[in-house]
Amino acid sequence: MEHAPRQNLGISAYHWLKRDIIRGTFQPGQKLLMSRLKERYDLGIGPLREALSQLVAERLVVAISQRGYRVAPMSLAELADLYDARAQIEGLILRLAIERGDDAWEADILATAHTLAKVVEVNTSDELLDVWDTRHKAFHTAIASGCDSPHLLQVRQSLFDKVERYRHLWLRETVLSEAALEAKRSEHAALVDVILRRDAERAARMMRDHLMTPVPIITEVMQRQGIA
Amino acid sequence: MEHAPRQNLGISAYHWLKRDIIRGTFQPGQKLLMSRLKERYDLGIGPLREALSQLVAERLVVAISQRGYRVAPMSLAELADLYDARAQIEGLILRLAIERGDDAWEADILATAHTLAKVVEVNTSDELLDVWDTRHKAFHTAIASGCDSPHLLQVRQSLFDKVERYRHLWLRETVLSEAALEAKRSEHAALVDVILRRDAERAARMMRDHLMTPVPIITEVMQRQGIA
DNA sequence: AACATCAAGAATATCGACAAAGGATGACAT
DNA sequence: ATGTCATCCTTTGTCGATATTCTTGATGTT
Repeated sequence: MEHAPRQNLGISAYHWLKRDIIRGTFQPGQKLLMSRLKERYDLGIGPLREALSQLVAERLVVAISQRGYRVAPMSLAELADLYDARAQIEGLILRLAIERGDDAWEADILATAHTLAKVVEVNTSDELLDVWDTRHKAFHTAIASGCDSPHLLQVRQSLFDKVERYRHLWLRETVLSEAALEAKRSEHAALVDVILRRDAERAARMMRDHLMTPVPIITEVMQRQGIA
Repeated sequence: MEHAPRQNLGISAYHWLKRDIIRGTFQPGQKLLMSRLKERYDLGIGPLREALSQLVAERLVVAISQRGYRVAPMSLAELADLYDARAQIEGLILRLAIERGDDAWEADILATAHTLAKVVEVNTSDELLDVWDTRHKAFHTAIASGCDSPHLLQVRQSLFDKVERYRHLWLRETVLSEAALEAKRSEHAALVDVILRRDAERAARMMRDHLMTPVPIITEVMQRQGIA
């Protein structure tokens, strides 16, 4: 049997830390004690520093010389700018995708849209959220991939990583009602329709609006939790 | 007197390494021997790994597990995609800047455009290139900053960092003739003109074209040097 | 004779532990 | 109550052991 390509501990530590920061296990602004991390992940200091350095480059962690590492703070200002930037980038990518996408691209959009729309058999709420979120991501990724530019997709991904902390806040606080789900469903259907009609300008505007809808809700959640 | 905030060795190593990679001191694809780096920068392994991790996150260095680090390879495919992505992003940012920029923004554009246009008193060729390049960057940064979005500007910066290796190739190979300089000057003047007239669509198109002009030249240089 | 395969040795990356330097917190004195 | 000092904790840099990988040379096969 072929061994998994045994990635080194630094990479693993990076993924675990990133996951825990995004899921809110470590609070924004919290100090990341080496001793705590060491016992939590059962690792040496070397791999941890390596992982933290990468997260600093991604702006998920901030480093202060001689004073260690802290989780990057969250703020309403960052929320607003981040979502705005992401909406603009997604709009740009969509415009290019409509310009450049081929038949396989269209087929992929229809396929992922279909599986996303089929999320109705609600079991537990948690499981619903997980499934819905996964398929939602796949749907949007399918749309974006039509732009056919690795670097633009990479930019998109990096913004998405930064957004995920805020999105997570939203997903955890929001119970997706049947009504809300239906509203999203129709938004997505309209989006698919406009995209397949290759109406770039209108599609980009719809995408931007679609992506900005969570902002007021997240703002409210943050103010309630005093993260302001 | 205030002390310089004595940054740790990892940060310093990061800057030195980045500079040497961008300037081509380390060839694309070249293996980065720890022993070589150790003696070159007179540092231990810890800080070096820290710096390399950050460069991996920026995609300027690639890490292969258990097989060390290599300088990220350069290719014609990456050149094309990178410049395309950058041109699209700059176009987007410019459109937003025209929408959102205020009087101070306009003033800053005029100021930096003026200092850039004044680069005529040619001394040594190297010095000319340095001065021109610095002012050129300042000019474009002034334009972009009008979008008023830290995250978009950060995306722009990260793409620029990746582009710099290719740009450096261009700047080193190209002797800026008086004719070429004059051509650039008129392009910039036209750009400023359209921006101040707030013609977003036309300005974005001009900016994209302006940024794509070096691509054929760089392509030729790379083919000649066999980096293809 | 040339090429592929394999094995042994050397080099290198990777990890954990140890020592030094710099801040932060708390107590004590004024 | 405030300023100063001492102690503790944390970060930071280097060193040494271990496991993995690359290279080189020899052997067998075509």
